[in-house]
Amino acid sequence: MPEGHLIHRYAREQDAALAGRVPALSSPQGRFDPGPYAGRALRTVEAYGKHLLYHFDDSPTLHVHLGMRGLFLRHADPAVPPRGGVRLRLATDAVAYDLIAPIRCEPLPDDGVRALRASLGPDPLRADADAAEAVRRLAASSGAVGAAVLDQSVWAGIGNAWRAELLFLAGLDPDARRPGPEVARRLWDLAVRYLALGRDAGQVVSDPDLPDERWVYKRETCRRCGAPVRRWDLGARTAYACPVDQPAAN
DNA sequence: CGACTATGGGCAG
DNA sequence: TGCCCCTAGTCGT
Repeated sequence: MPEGHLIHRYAREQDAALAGRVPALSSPQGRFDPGPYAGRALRTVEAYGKHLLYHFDDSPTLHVHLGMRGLFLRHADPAVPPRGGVRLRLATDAVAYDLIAPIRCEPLPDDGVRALRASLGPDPLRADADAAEAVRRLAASSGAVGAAVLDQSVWAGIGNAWRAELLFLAGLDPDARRPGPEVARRLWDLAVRYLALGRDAGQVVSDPDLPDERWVYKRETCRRCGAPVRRWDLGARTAYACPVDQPAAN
């Protein structure tokens, strides 16, 4: 499920497989017009937060956002016919990627790309992420820290599962407000470290020793102390937190 | 096999 | 606020 770590994983894999080539684009579903990309070389596949940007020579950037349900299927045999409903197939003679149920799949002119970048906060998985700016933005947020980290204009790429697990690792109550620079920096460093683990593993990893386990996300009890996990609505998503390990600041 | 849920997010209304 | 996106894993019947 597509939070930032999986978007970066897709970008890395597809960049390795497709960049520098002339992939064939098609839309079996018919809801995407591949015409502008016919015969165009793909320069790079870039991830920014939860967004994917496919940069082509002499064509608008292709913007993909998976939303909650979108996914890619990879076919080692590009001759395999796509299932119904494939919005976009990117294929070479060696591999095909089928995009299903994205919330966005569209050409994006340069000014749209600039606007998109400007709308996003630092992405902990990008090499060009500015940690000081990330700290500033989080510390400047006025609401609950648990809402701020889901705000893509504060930090880009964090979703609900990462929110739950990162705030647990930081010992931070999601309802806490106005985190200071030290707290914000600690949380950022956790995000940088753990999202990279998640990208490499292909799943949320919040305990490297037990990568399939979670501390509080979707759990009934805290995996560390056994206390009942508190769950409530925060930032239009269900928040999960341990009342013991993430005590309320007041 | 149907119901339910969910790791996003934009837009209509 | 509700709805959509040709989803998928899980659970109950």
